Amino acid sequence: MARPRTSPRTVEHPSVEEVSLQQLLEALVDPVRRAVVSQLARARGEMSCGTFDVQVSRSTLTHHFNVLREAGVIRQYYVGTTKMNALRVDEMEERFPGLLSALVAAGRLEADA
Amino acid sequence: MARPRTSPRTVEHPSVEEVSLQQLLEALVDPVRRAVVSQLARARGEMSCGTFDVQVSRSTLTHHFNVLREAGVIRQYYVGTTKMNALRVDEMEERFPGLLSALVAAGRLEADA
DNA sequence: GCCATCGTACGACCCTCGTCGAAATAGCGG
DNA sequence: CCGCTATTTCGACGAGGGTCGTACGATGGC
Repeated sequence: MARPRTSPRTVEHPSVEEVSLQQLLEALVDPVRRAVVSQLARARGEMSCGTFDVQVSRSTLTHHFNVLREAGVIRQYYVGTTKMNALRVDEMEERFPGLLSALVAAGRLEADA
Repeated sequence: MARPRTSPRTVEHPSVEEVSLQQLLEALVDPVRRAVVSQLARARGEMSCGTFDVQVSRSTLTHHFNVLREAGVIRQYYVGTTKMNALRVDEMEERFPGLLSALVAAGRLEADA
């Protein structure tokens, strides 16, 4: 093979130390972005951008992914033309202990109710 | 007609069950409101409206208190002309376990850093 | 009664942010 | 080389919300 799938397109991620609580909350206050996080948490792995169940246009979704990435919530990387997304759960847990998990749990609580 | 008494000004509070996660996050995404919550948490009791250390006008502060109250975060009651504020910690803990405490802890983490 | 104090109501301003569509870019498969 | 698909960029628009000043209301002290 030796066909390097390595993407020329790279994505910039902040260190979790650089993200502020303000940034994190601004990212998670949007219902669409919380839906993304929720679906990622349920998937327990990565999902490509196109596989999310949200009611917004593609360009809007791109915007939401950018916000989540800049807030340190998700990690993204390209696989061919598709972009994969994964929660940075462990890192966020280290940065703001219990916060992301409590938020995901709260969202789940409401969804079940 | 039997008029309701005018002397004790009463304040309406939602039940924590009525509060949505969306409402809670919208309330806590504002830095001024988080400062209020933070100072209340540190005080471990009630504080009158005028004793908070925030950089906004009185009318703006009133608005922030309303948002926090409607989100179920604080309980308010009048004592003479002053209005007291207290965190509804136990109730919020029951509604969204771990969330408020993780947020307060996160804010403290950042403040110390 | 009168006034100082504390909080509220209202209206206005402004600016951020979520939203979209259309056009552009990047890799994949033939 | 040519589409095809997935995602991005850009500009524009509109709603919402944080802010303030000012006018008003309620309370307690004198």
